[in-house]
Amino acid sequence: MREVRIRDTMSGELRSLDPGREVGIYACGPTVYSRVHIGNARPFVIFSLLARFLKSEGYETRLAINVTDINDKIYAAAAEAGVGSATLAAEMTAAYFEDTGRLGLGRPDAEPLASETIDAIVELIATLVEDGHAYESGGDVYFSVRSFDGYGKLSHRPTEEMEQGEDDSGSLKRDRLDFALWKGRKEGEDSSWDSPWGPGRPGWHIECSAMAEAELGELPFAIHGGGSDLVFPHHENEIAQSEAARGRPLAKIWMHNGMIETDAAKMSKSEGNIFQLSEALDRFGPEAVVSYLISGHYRQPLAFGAEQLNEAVARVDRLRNFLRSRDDTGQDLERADRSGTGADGAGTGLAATSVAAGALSEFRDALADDFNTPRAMSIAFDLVRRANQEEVPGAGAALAEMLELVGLGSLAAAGDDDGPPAEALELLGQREAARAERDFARADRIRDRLDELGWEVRDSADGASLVPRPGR
RNA sequence: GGCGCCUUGGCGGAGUGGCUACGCAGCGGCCUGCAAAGCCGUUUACACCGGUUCGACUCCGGUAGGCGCCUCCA
Repeated sequence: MREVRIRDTMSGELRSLDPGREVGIYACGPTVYSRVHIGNARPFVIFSLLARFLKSEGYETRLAINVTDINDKIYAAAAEAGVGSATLAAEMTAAYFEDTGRLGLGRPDAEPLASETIDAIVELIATLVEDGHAYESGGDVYFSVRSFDGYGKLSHRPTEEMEQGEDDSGSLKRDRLDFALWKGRKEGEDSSWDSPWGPGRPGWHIECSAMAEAELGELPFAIHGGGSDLVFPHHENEIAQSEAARGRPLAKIWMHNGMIETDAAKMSKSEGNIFQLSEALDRFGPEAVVSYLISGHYRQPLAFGAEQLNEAVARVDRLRNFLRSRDDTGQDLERADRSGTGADGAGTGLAATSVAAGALSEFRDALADDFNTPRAMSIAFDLVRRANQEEVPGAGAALAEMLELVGLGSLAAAGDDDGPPAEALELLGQREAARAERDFARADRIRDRLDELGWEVRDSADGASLVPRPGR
């Protein structure tokens, strides 16, 4: 088990995970008022892979990524579309599950919905009201920001400078800093839940506080994450609510991913410069999308464009080509190492063994160091180049294990898909015959025919073979 | 205006006080019947100006430019 360190937004420092305790991770998922875009996929991928890595290191890990399915935007979008808000939310939630599912990373351990956490939300608000941290006003309930000393400690901004603009009905608030915990039902809203303050619905921030403790248990849990655009006010407000109510910190580490940018501007629905996840998956495939999303450090902004996705496709092809050339990808590394030992005389095996194992170890070290996926991938590519230069026992097994850790394990499983059909194999045999007769014109015609069928011919010292043509 | 972050070779993108990141693209070569795959080489990368240092792309200060949040946003 490695020591895993993560940069904490609140302190700005690297913080180590406690190996003795369960690592609870809560990451803010999307508000489901439209189909998710590439930017929404980034935290899903980062936190899914982080949880996967931690589990592989032996940390007992539980990842919760919520769905916010009650929100002003949902009411607005539903009204515009002429459908019920619950219907729209359910549709978009299903689409979110489908789109992120296609990434091939599995599901988080928990994916709570705000609409299914109402009881816990009401209980949490009631506690805040009882303790004097919140007050009812005209059917709404507001959090009293000045009742909480630590306000602003996450986003590092002085309270005097801020304003909560989310609710512009202003008059109901005692202080402009206050924000809504509960919103009384308003004209035109087609859903509401009962509460001690009358029918209404949760405000934007409270659902995360409630879902996080419901899923991860006693506070503080290890990591709270999400996009950097949530630092203020969303996460600041979560901290205020949870810590005021429970008297304990909400999370030990605050971990934020940078924004995806197009033309150096953040991709966002309001900017209109979005690229939907489903379209990216359609055009470039899940491996390329994942490869793209881990190509930069999670904390930094990441440039987006067709060129970047095409590069990701090329990277993935390189890895796949390499794995196809290996016959040890299905083995575990130790066995692959042993089989390499003594392949050509004693002595050389041991040193060679340490190359693959060493690379895997360095790969894991990079992930343990603030989840540095680009550095990890550079180690993977180093191994690929080296093993293409010379015999490196266990390289295929080591690379397969690396890729599995970052959600690209399917590249090593390529052998599982259907091989070339009989027709293609027949053509390949004909081409070999033509080449033997040095009738290269005919051989090339057959190669073109195979290309049309979607198969690429690769000649090697061991004879010709077929691989699926890229982009097929 | 406030808070925070950033500026690396054609592009994307890591990192370090002194040693080739890595990937993609281009060019040249090797291999190949020709390709593909792969390998090698390649255009002296670190915004600018000062400072600290034996030595800075890496630390400090300033200048210029950019981004994020401060309103819904992953």
